[in-house]
Amino acid sequence: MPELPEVEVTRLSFAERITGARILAVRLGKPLRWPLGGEPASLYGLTVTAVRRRGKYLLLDLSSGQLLLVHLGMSGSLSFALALPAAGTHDHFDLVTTHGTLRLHDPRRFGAVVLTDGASSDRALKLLGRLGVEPLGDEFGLAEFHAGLKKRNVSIKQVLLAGEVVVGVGNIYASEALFLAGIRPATKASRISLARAARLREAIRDVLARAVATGGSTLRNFSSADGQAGHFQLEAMVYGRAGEPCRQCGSPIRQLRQGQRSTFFCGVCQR
DNA sequence: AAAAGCCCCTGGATGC
DNA sequence: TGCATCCAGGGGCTTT
Repeated sequence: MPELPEVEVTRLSFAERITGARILAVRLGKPLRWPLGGEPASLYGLTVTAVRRRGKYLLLDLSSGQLLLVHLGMSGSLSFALALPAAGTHDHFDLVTTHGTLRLHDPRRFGAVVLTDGASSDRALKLLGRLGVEPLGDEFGLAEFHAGLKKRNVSIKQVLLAGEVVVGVGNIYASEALFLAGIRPATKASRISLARAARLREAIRDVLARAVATGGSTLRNFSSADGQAGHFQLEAMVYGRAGEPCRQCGSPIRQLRQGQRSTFFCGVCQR
């Protein structure tokens, strides 16, 4: 479910409210992708000092200097409230604090909650160390982006998904951004010209920023930690529309598979 | 070193 | 209705 916009909307929905809260208890459900990596009870009494985001990871800074990483995987979502219902079968992590309980609901359990000894710890570096640049920040420069693409001998779609050049672009927004930029997904990343890289960079920023602004839309059923549903204001131009007419030129949207993932594009608008 | 494939898991949609 | 099959928004790990 969640790409950068959904993770960011989730972060915004509870970051302020949980900041300054003291951890009272931790409840674990079924195993997630990785073990927590520490004793739950060791968190008791610590304060959540900030909630940040890096790529699709949420980072909860703790007063001990530790970093609690939360990843939503494919099907994860967070809720945060003073009183939550009894944990259901797919509620696999509760962080009970003085300001409310943060709960991870994740049917497929590709998500994770990992306790690390700070940003420079081995565990944090292993998970975050290879991540590319943040697409919505000032550091997402054209020259660096183009240089990053030049080094890769795979399709541009797969480079975007890998997250080593730029983070946060998942399977939906990769297709959408490439449509906006007029670039075929199968184009080798190394063959993208500077001018086209510039268009793609703008397209990525545009589609992600709009999705954040509309509360994580495009998606079937995304809702943030305060229960607000996405507004569906951004209609997908190509994603999930195989065989349907292109909204721009009317020709049928095409679908292909790249690295076990579906890609959608318009063969006329994208060259 | 980079690229390709595998795999974790559950649920919903589709087809017979 | 029941059952099998396919597909799903992620990404680390292993193999080539």
